[in-house]
Amino acid sequence: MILHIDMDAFFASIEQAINPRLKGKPLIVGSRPDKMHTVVCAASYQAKALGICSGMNSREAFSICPQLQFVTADQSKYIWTSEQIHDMLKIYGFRLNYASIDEFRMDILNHPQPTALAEDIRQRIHSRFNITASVGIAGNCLLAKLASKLNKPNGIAIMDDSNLEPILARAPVDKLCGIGKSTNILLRSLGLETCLDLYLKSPQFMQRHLGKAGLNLYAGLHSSESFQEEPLEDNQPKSIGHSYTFPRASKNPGFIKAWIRLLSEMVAARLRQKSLESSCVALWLNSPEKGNFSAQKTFSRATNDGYEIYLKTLKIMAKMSLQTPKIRALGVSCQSLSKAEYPPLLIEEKRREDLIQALDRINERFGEHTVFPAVISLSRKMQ
DNA sequence: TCTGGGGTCCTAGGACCC
DNA sequence: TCTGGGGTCCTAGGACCC
Repeated sequence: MILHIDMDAFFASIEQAINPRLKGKPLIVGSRPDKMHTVVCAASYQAKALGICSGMNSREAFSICPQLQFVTADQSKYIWTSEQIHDMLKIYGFRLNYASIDEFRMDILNHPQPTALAEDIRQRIHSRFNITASVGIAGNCLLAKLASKLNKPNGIAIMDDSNLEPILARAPVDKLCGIGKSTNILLRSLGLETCLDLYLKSPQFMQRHLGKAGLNLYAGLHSSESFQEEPLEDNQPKSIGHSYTFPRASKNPGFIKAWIRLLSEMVAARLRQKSLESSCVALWLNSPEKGNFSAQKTFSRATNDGYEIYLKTLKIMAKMSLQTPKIRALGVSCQSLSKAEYPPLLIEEKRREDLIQALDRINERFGEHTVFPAVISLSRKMQ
């Protein structure tokens, strides 16, 4: 038996729990501080009742409800809460995993009273953090996750042999985790509309039409296997990146380069925070004419120096041979991450490292961007 | 449809090695 | 350039998730 625990409107609920003034009001959490040029990261249930949902752009949300409360997302707050919840759930002594920042799964083996256990968990989360959670209970992870959505918010749903097929028959295929827009279109073209339609198909059918993803879905629906527990500390990211969308497309090379430098420095600072370095740098661009395109390059030497990462992205950009250098959005991402453990060999490298460490300490103590490469200031002035 | 920003995993072709 | 076969790594793009 797997319990899937999913926080209700997580970011918005945390903001309401912290600030009583926001309690009971329609509220959205936006990814950027500019409240008219961002999208909804999370909407409180009072906002959802008006038809506002995450993913919607904020301008539209405000046109539905001009009195909407707005808060800028603060990831560190949500990560902290998430870790606290994780620690609290560990006390139950079952195998436990992070599914995402606001979802956890727990293997409760053959616990005699899963519903009572789920209720106890929900109450503890509520009394400690003043936010609500929904819990799904089923024979495997995929079904438990589906179940957690059935009685949202603030509810419990259990799926077992007695009700599995009727529940699946009522759930559209795209409710299933792993089925997005494209797969949904494909499945519907094959005449499959409900999760039950999919559930009754053979593994051969799934592989033929969906490849490996199909086999994974089949296994997810039918297996009763548990999951591997991954301790929080082992949770090393596979990539670290930052991106930015301009208010309008720009073809000013100085401006674009300044932004690439800024994003490179931001990525590098996060690598250093985690004592990581990267040997593969990727640059992603969006232009109105060409849409999304990206390129990446692997380098023999790993680094977490923002300037080096910046120079690498410039090399990548030079190779892209941009016909239309009008850029709407761009992103820098580092992959092939490894622990930074070798001290520099050369004196110049040692001095460079000392400099970077000194800058990191200043920015840590006096706030982000207290000192930064001068060229970055161009990213604010020019368009 | 895009709107923003943070990620993961998969695929298919190419380069390269023995 | 193709001849044969096996394997790894790299790369660009797509799908999906929160």
